[in-house]
Amino acid sequence: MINSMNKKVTINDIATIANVAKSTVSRYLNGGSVSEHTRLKIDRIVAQYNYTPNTFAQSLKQQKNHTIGVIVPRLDSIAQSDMLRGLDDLNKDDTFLIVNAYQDAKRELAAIEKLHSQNVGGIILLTANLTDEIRDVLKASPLPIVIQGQDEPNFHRVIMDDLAAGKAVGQYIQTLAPKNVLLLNVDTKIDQAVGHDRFVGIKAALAKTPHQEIITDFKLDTAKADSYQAMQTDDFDLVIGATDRIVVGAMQSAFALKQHPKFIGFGQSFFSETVSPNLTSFEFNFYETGKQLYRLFLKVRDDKPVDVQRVIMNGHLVVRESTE
Amino acid sequence: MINSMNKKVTINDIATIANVAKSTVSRYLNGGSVSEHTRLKIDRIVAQYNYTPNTFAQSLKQQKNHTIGVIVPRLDSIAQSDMLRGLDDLNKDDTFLIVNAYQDAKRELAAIEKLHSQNVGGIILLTANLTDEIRDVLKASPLPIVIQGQDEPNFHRVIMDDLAAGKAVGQYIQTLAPKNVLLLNVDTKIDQAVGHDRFVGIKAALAKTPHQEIITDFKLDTAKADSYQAMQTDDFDLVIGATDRIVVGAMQSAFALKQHPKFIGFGQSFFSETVSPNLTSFEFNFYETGKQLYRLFLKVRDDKPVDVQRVIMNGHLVVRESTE
DNA sequence: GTGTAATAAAGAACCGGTTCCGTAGTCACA
DNA sequence: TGTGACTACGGAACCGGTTCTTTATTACAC
Repeated sequence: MINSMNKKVTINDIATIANVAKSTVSRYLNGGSVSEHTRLKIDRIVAQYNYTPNTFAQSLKQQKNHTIGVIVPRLDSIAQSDMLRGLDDLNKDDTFLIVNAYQDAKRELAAIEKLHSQNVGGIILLTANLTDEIRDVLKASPLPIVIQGQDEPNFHRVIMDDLAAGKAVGQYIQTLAPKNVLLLNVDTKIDQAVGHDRFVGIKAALAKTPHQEIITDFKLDTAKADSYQAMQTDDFDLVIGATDRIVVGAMQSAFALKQHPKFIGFGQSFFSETVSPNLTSFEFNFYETGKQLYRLFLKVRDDKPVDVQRVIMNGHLVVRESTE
Repeated sequence: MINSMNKKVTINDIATIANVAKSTVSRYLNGGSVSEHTRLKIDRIVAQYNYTPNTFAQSLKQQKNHTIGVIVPRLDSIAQSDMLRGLDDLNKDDTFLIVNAYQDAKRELAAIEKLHSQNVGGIILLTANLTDEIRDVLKASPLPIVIQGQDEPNFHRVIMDDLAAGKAVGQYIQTLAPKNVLLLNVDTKIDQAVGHDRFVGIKAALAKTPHQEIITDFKLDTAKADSYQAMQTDDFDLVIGATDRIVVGAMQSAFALKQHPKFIGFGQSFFSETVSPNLTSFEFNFYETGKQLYRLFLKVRDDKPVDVQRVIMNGHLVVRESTE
């Protein structure tokens, strides 16, 4: 419940009313030695006035705080929101300060600096790529930091096993025995894990199969335009995209051209089931990834491990209508 | 830039190094009267040590703070993330503490109470429905509060003009001259604005047209199952859903049954363009809504208006493939 | 009955800022 | 030269907590 008074009641008020020193109230709050009698008395008064300690004063005195800055590349993505839910569900005492970087390195850098000036107690960075500048700033930071999204040496991190994912997709491709494959990839400079790692196993599997690779980006419209061009000049019976979103763009191009290849994507279970045909996709468990991120963060913050921590998450291929 | 030292430098350190009183440094920081000479001196030292004031100490002393709690019903929605972007883009001095309520009234209530105990400077509540308990807590709060999503009397709010939206859709329906219409609605107890207001104009337009209304919920799977049942027993040439998500569920049922009615939805431009056929939908500008929310919040916080503020946002119908 | 330890509580210092108050110095004007 | 206004700045108090030190009280053992 919330006090309806306009002025916040402080520890001093409680102490005065209870006729004790404020240090006694503080001990009461933090489990120090307090007699049964005063404990009950303070109990009553605290309940009556709905007293809650001022977190600013606490953080100021204790020189630490329980606000963790979480920088996400975007919010309108199931992957991200699942990770955030994982964080939430494991959380007890911390507060997450979520900052959207809008997939922009400049904003990401600004966010990191702002979080520092806001005296957060640590940072969890979900990111697609780290610029040198960001790397430097993170290295200089005294805060506990964990990252997700890229396999950055020297940083505590949780990563997806994109190599294994590509391998699994590669194996599955062979059961489909395609004649001509279109690969829709992204620039490795934009995202190394996605652009390179995911495609290693796929390209290995396609060694003896005709295929064409084009570099597009993460946006639906770009993927649509780029794939349209490729499909106009060539016929494909299988399209593999670096993300589900990219594949959805390609689907629209294909249908516009009255073509009906098979499709395979990577990523968010969300898209997979809203498009028709439902999309065959290699899926990662981002919810569990969020939990692992939080566990790793706590370990880094509380145990201060000497060597760099690295947690690997894996996923599995879900076959749906688009490859039937 | 961030200081690489492990200990934070304080205003006292700066004052000592600069050989002035800390009150002088404070005045320097806040634009009080400081001579050119000392200004330059402190400038140099602040830059050298990367000093940033401790926000906890500031908030403690100033008895106010620039953290605004934002409670959202869900994060994996374009509407929500667009609103958040609107908030972000207008923001200068504030920090948004985003809390996900996971469309659960209990968590929403808990979030409101937690934000209070964290001493936020105000609350922006995006919500689908207010329980009596939440209403009471909000009324008792001394904080500036604005809400979005429901037309709640007695609260400062930004709302969507769902009545006008339904009217516009109603007019459009008549140009389609449908024979049998399926309406997929939600319980007005779950969402009054969506469940009732959006359908007033639609039902008026269908006064002389055969139609069936079923109550489903906001989830894709539920909508899919509910619409499947209806479509099995009856043939529809137009399906109107309370949200785009609901319509996507219905699309999947229709295609599974080899039916190809026209579809109209409400809401997020996201879905509309990822599904095929692209969805005709009444769209609201959530980005602009976010901006209006923030403006309204500032007005409420800073000007403390006596009478309840109410801002109405409107949108427009976007015709796409699904009604061609 | 006295010495000692344990417990309960008070009091003061401190965290890092902002702000109020007082004062010294400068300048202008009568 | 004296008065008033203004600027620059130092010192102290304060915000609301936590924590360390000190003191009072009680209990227990010898």
